[in-house]
Amino acid sequence: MSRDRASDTPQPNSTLEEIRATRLEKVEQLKQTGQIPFAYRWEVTHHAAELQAKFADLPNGEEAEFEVSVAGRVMARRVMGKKLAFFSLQDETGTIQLYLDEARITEHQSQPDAFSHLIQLTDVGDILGAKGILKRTNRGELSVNVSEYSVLTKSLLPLPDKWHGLTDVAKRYRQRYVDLIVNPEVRETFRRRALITASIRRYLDQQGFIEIETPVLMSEAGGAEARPFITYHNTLEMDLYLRIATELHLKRLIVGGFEKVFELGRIFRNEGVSTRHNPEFTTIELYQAYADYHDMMALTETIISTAAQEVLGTLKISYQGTEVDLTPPWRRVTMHDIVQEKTGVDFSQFTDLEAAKAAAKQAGLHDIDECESIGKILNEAFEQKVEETLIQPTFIIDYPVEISPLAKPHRSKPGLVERFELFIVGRETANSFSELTDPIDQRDRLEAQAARKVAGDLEAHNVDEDFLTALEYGMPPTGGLGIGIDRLVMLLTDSPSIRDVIAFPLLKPEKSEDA
RNA sequence: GGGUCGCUAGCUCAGCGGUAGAGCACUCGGCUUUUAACCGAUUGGUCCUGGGUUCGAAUCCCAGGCGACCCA
Repeated sequence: MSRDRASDTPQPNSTLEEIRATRLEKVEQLKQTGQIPFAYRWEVTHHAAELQAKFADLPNGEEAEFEVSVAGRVMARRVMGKKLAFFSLQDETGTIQLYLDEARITEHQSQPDAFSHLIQLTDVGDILGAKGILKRTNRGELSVNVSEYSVLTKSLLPLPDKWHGLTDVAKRYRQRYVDLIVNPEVRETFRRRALITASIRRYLDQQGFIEIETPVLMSEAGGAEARPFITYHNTLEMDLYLRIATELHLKRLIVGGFEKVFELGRIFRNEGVSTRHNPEFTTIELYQAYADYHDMMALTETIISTAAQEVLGTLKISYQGTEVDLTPPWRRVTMHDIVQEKTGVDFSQFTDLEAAKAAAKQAGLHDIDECESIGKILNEAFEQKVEETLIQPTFIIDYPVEISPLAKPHRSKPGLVERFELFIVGRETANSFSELTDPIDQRDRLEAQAARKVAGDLEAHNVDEDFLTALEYGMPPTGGLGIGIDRLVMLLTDSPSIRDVIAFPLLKPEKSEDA
């Protein structure tokens, strides 16, 4: 092998550029030895975790006459001289050691200097394929006693510190691929996320729900109160909005005769970013004809507890040190009752707005003056005094009509609607109503909202006339349910930030040079 | 939107007004049972950016960037 650079005086080799240059040189040297530094394929017969489980009983110092072919990324190299080395190889399932004995490799591999090439031309971070038989070393590490190897991909950039890993949160999110390489628990979080959504889809499929994809691009946002993102269609020469909810389209499908529909997908809200908010996030909305919000409560309990049981194997979970028991049934309490419980004020007794405001201020609530209805005051009281106290799963039921424009009036309580929200560890996790099916009432409420848009409310939207037309054809009584998937995944993966459960969260771009 | 804190080598961090440091990684040498391998020797810096104060600034001040946390 050519060693043009070899000399007694070491070359500078510590900056990122220098390390990269050194590795590019190794790429060329690999080519010169007849190897392909960016290979095409490798036949993988086994994964690390599978082998660790299958050969758990192999005694120290013994070999199993069992040929395997593995592949993965080199996470550590321990070279014992010119005759022996140990590499740690990480694949998707875990880690297995490569036992690299010069004599064995020389015996099997065609190139005469295969071992020294391996030592001199590979680095931590490279992706290798290796074939050999299984062996447990004297120190008890299950290893592949390698007879043949191949560099599958030469890595040009150094990995973060092998012991401390990557801890800079911004860098973890910006370079999630590095985060995933060096922090295995991050892979586990996203694996669980996939299991959770798969569990939900499987259960709903079993119950006869079908998933239908509805538009992301809409000429008018609706179905929730939130600022939308605006984009532009060139040939149609029109502004389009990214959806803020899937509600209005899914209800059209109920009108059309589907009785159980859902969509699990991304929605977009033009709001701030925090540990609990990402501008694009995932919800599931489902609609069931002939059902009401009581049915939806039962369904919510089942969906969430089934996912927890299937993914975690238990309903007693720990979130950031707090014990949470997801065993159904969950507490159900009306908004009026829980507010009275926490503030001592029974807002259901008020008919006069000013008297209600006075009582609210008496109870220590702030930002009450802007409230234009008793219902808004009740909601403020709830948000300020109750929400964060709802640690165990709790259905808050029967909301004021003023804050629930798409819910059906309560069958027995004037001024309220048949709605619930589910709270777990103080966070809104689900939202559901007996859906409003009266097109006249619905028009009144949407027009009131449109008036607020005209008055400058950026979270209000114009009337969706086509949706009202659909309702006029007749929508069966329907229960609707929305669950925040990101928050559910946070709960079930014990993740403190929504950014921990979104693979590529929105970040401000790093400052560019020519800014 | 407001407040607090952070940003120093590829990574993890120390230094807090007087020559820019450590560990790991990298490079070189040694080593046939290691696993944060070990031993030895090198190398590596826009101290986030831009101003200011000062004889002198990574350090103090101002503005900006990015992020974290808390509050709204």
